[in-house]
Amino acid sequence: MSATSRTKAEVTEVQTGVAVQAAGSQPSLVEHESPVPATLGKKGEMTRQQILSAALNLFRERGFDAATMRDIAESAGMSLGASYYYFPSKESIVSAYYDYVQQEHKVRVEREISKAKNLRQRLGIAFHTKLDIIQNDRRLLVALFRYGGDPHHPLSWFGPATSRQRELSMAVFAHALGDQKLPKDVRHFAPLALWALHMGLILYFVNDSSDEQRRTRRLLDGTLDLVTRAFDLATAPVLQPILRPIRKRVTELLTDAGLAPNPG
Amino acid sequence: MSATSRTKAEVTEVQTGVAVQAAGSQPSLVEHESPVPATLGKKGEMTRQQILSAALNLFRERGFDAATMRDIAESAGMSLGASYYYFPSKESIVSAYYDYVQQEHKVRVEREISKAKNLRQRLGIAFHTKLDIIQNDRRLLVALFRYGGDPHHPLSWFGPATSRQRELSMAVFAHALGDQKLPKDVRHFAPLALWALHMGLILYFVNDSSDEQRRTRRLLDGTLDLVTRAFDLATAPVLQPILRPIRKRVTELLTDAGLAPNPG
DNA sequence: AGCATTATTTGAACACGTTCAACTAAAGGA
DNA sequence: TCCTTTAGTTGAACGTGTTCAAATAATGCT
Repeated sequence: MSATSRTKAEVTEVQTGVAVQAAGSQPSLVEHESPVPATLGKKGEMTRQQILSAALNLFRERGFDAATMRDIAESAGMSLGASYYYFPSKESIVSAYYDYVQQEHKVRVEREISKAKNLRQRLGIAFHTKLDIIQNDRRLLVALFRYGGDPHHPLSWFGPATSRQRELSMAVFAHALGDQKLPKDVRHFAPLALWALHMGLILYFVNDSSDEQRRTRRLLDGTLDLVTRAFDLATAPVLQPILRPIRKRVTELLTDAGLAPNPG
Repeated sequence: MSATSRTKAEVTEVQTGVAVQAAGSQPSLVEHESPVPATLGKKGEMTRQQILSAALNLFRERGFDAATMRDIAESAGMSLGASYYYFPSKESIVSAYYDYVQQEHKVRVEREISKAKNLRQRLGIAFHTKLDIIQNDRRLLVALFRYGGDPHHPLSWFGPATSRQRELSMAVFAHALGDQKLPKDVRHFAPLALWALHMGLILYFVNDSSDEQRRTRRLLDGTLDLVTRAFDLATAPVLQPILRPIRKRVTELLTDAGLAPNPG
């Protein structure tokens, strides 16, 4: 019990896909429940950026593991201990990078989405833009997947520290869905499903050594074709007698499993 | 570059779901490419078991991270360095445990499967048995998920060190499918799909804090109902005009992505 | 200006997983 | 029995992420 002394927020483990903090605790704006003062002065913010920038460069050069905190601190022009004043852990640097990715994703999709003429193209923009942003950063994304399966780790996929990111990401996909006519339950779960798909795709992406990860792009395009077709089938009247009870059962299952997105 | 100095087997990264070693290199029987002598004497094997047993107890008590190699060595009655004579790394202990899990899974499923009267029950046995085996070991399973996303780690989900386990597991699911009448392409991909499903389920299982993980069991049963129904639909003649082209496209996609299982 | 408080920085330390040269014990052959 | 080879063990060391009491710098108050 050395590394993880985070403040316990009493989170029921798998209760909700979008993890909930216990009643009474405010949803904090502070990143990663860090011991760092919530507000950093202008100078402090610059130092933070310096560390972030130095770290990302080193991560890209050598990979997440080979770039040590001592390297990062030196490259940012400070002592090892000082860097921990700005980031509570090495992974939290990657997490801060991923915050940027999310924001950039949102901005770019909102800017580009109007060019799309149909659902297929909107989904294409949503997914490809994400890959565009992280294209050169495969070597540091491994850190995001590392602790996903560990329910007691602050960066768990199910944990509260990542719920904000998850919700932001799902919002982008919901936006990409637009006003597409869809059954209510499908519409409700689609952002979560698309988010899960995009996580799987990033996992493939990280492992893809093909030239500029073209293989991932092909897989993505093919998958989106199928997804679009599936959305079409989901609304085809002929299939409703078959599909409706299935959808109902799926909804029940996911809800009981606590995987249903929060209302709103 | 301290911990991971493993012999590079020149593995093309995402080429094949079941990762292939480069031509010329023999598929080694030695576990985890360890520096340990391939054959351990009778006494050596006992020492190994002692370490494994001590480690598992500590993992279950305190969790994977909190149980240190020093604790394990001491609990097994030897010096720290000695334990590294039998296991090349801490994770490799968990990996050895997982080898046992696989074997036990195979044995139990082969023993129980004849009691099943239909596909649904066969799948139920295959999945529930797996959960039965790992029921008390959620705290150490996190180690299995930790390095899944890292293509350069020996325990990567896509790496060669885990391919044997993956194939064994898929074989169990293939066995559970039995002689069920299925379209050829469905039959080809079904074991992989079931394996992936079971991995996702274990991930949920590890995070499930409900009493005796009943929530996971419910989710599993509901999912298997749907899977069985899906298999039925896959063979329904009426739907073939719709489903066949979709299946064809999916097969192409997965094959191009290198995710198709090896023939055989 | 002087003081008190807060923000930042430092360097040493800790516990961890892992490595390794040196050591001891065992086995096998003459 | 003695020597050689192999099997097994040791304890110290390394580099890592992280912590922390103490030191310093900046800020704000009167």
